[in-house]
Amino acid sequence: MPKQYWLMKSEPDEFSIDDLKNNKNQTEGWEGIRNYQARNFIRDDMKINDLAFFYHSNCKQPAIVGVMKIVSKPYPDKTAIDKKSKYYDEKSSSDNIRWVMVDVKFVKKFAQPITLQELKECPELEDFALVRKGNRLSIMPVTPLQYQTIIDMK
DNA sequence: GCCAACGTTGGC
DNA sequence: GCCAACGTTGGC
Repeated sequence: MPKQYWLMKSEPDEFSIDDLKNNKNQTEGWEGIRNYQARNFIRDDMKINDLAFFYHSNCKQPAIVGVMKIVSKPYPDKTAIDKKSKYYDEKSSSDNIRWVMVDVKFVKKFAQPITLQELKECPELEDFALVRKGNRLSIMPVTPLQYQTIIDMK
């Protein structure tokens, strides 16, 4: 199985690439995914050693800010049954957690972020889900060609 | 802060 | 199973 590529969104006010970089072991459990399409990507397709772009969303400068690596298999997201968590899901229970997560590890932070505007201006990326209008998917696949195109934009 | 786009919920 | 109402996402 060749390596796969992803893009994962996070609001930098909540969790930024610097937070990941400064974490113990530069690793974090990517919890709180509450969208079925995104969950299914994690559950069914994500593999250890896949690479993922770290995307800052809902902020002053939406942009791809770096790269991380998937370092665990999918496992149940226990914040779904933690009543104190903002990700608590009343329809999940300890024997039926509806949501999964993976651990990610920091790989690198770009010296210059690749902004959403730049991505939109790139003709090779017009089919990329991120730049399409109304896209709200928080985890999406990136093709090898798209990955290389984006890496080469720096 | 606004609002378009989208996902989810629930009555029927 | 339809679809209106509602909540959320996320760019601007």
